[in-house]
Amino acid sequence: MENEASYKNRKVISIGTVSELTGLTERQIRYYEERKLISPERSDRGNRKYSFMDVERLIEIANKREEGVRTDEILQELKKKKKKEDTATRNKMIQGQLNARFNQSNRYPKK
Amino acid sequence: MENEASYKNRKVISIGTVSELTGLTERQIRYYEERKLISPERSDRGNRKYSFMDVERLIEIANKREEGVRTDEILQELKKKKKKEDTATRNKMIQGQLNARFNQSNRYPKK
DNA sequence: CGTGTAAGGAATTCTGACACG
DNA sequence: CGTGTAAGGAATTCTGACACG
Repeated sequence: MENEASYKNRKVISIGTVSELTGLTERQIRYYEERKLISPERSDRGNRKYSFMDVERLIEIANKREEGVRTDEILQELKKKKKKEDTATRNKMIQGQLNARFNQSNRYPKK
Repeated sequence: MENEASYKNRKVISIGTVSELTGLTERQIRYYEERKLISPERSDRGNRKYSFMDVERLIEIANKREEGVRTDEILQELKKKKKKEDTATRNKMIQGQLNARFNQSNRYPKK
């Protein structure tokens, strides 16, 4: 359960492959980075490395662009989505703490 | 359930990155291919592309090699493992067919 | 604003081969 | 057998810039 996600987020794909996967030109991919829509990592010598997540996000971006949505609008949408996810994550953590507390108070059950 | 596995098996990582990920030299990685221990795909211009699966297999191979296991022995072990997996897959498919038959004979339940 | 392109350089990858053992 | 290395070439990636609109 921890491992599958790491495949998705590991930044290991170079820009040429991302271009093939998304149908976007390298120019476009670099431009979307400039506009903060994606954040690849860099290899030792400075080559961009992308994750499968990035690839999926780029496909979403490509769809929006085809609909004529501007990059700054797409950025806002992505931020909103991220906010929701963060909230969901926070709620899960709080729930986790509650569960921990509950388990603690039941640490020595009467059986 | 179908999607997570595809990340693991998608051949998208170039040899330089695989080298970083596994600690093996490119020479070693190419040699193991020559010995049929791995089967990368090729991009349009002939560059090798590996999956996360390949990376994990290479790490296994590296461990075996450190123990002094020869590549042909490693190949045999990998074949055995594959045979087991194939058997498991076949059994699952048979089970699937049985279930299908069962559902068919119950297609019009009396309710 | 979003994308194309030519420019020059540096790093990547490929193959076949010789080397050692 | 398994791995290193030098060799030469072709493809990749990078950045900064000019172009169009």
